[in-house]
Amino acid sequence: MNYWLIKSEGECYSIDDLKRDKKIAWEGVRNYQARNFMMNGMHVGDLALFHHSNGNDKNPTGIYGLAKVVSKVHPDMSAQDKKHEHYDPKATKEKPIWYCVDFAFVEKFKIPLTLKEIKSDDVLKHMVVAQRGSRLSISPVSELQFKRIETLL
DNA sequence: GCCAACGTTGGC
DNA sequence: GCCAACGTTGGC
Repeated sequence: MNYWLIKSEGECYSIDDLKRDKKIAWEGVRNYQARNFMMNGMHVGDLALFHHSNGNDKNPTGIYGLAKVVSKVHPDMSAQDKKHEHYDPKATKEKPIWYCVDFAFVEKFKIPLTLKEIKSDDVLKHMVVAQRGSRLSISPVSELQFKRIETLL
């Protein structure tokens, strides 16, 4: 069982959108490090903290809820779709290059755990998302960090 | 809206 | 294979 953190701009795709959709293919990741976590590290049943980036005063940047991996890794078809925002001309049916997993909604936190709170916590300040300049959209979370968050909710 | 930090591209 | 230039991310 592994734990993860997945980032999305709240205004682009939020935890509320996932709650509505119940399940979503996490398409559009075009970073090899993030892709490799999905290809090699994720297993069905893993839990992922759902983080909103690019927040504002009303909706601060932070962790808003929980999602769960519900599929094995599969080709990201949006890379082969010319009309898609994240189309990659190098991706083909034979060599899809980009892959993704499906996430299902688990829960929305009553109150989000803001990045400010994460950075001020002795355990959580070591999370990848709390590091200066961190742009990784998918990152591993340690069991210690995950349990710590559970106690703060 | 600013801008630092980052990943990627492409010329050499 | 280096590295400057570029486009993007994301906190503030």
